[in-house]
Amino acid sequence: VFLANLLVQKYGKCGSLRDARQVFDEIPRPNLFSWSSILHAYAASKNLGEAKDLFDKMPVKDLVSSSALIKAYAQAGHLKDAERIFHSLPRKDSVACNIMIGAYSQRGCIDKAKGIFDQTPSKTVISWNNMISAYAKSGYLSKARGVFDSMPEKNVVSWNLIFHAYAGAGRFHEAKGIFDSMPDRDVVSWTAMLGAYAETGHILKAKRMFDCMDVRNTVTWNIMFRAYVDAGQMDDAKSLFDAMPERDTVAWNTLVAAYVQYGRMDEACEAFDAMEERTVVTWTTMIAGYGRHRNLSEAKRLFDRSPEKNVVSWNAMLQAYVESQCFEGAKEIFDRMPEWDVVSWTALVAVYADAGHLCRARDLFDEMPQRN
RNA sequence: CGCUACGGCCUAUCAUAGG
Repeated sequence: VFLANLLVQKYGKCGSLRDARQVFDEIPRPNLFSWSSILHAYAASKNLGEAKDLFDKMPVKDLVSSSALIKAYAQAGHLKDAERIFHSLPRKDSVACNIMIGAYSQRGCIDKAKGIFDQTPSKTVISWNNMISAYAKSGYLSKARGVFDSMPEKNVVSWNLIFHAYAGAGRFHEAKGIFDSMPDRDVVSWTAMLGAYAETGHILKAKRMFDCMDVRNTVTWNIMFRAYVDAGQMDDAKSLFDAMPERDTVAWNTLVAAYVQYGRMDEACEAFDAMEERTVVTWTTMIAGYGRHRNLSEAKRLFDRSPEKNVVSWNAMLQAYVESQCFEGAKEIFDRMPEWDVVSWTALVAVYADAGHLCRARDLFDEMPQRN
């Protein structure tokens, strides 16, 4: 059984859900490990419905499988369902609590996150790390720092988190100081420091750091690539892209976005066509690119062809109509969207405001569910 | 209750309006 479980996990990790499921179905007497492995595979692939069905079919549900489902709900933004399962747990361990802390902090519910943290039994370094991350995400830098300073033990992730909190807040020098005083650094630490140099326009320092790193991963390469793009050094960027040992979709998406940004739509297309795997980000980049260049028909064609849509891609399509002054089309898209965020609403308010329909703009503004 | 092979949690990079 445990060999089969290993197979299920391996297939799950590389996204071959079908194979994972087949192996699972052939296990005569699946144990808890088998169940949570297949459940985790579904949850990780955002197959929420299947995950839920499997969970309901489980003869015995333990903390591990429940936590996997809580995580899946939380990632899908179904905070209520996540909470329901969490609260129905007879016993909550630190992992389950950590997942809830992450879920709350993702939505900015910092007080609820803190509440769970305070109730977490036998906290681990990950529990404290989660709180650093929660405070940092909500912009409470000094609170994050307070957690960092008071935690009983730190690991390299703790250091990376506090580094990122300072760097993200624009406190470059303090971040650099933190980097210099790290007891250990891993590839994430180095890459984050590289990213901080890139962010602040220190391309040469970034490149020097890149060259002397002994371990690089795709993120490292992607950040260096992006740094060249942002500096307008497209030739260097392209050489670096070509030199990458492997190119993931983020690398390709960055390349497409770079061409779009510099108005080189034909090359953007070429890169788009050369990709073997595209994500919703890829499609959105192209749609937005055509939108910006007033090529409404191409934008629309890609949008209709795109296999997956989210609120960002809908917004890009909406904006494409706006750019082309096609306000009826924009309104129609807005009405067809399955969900809206502040960006969608703002775009529509701006349409009416620009057209001089101030009353209509004001009405919409009052109707907005959230504002920023 | 603890131990025992396989399962769950934290950090860095990409897209949409405004700023």
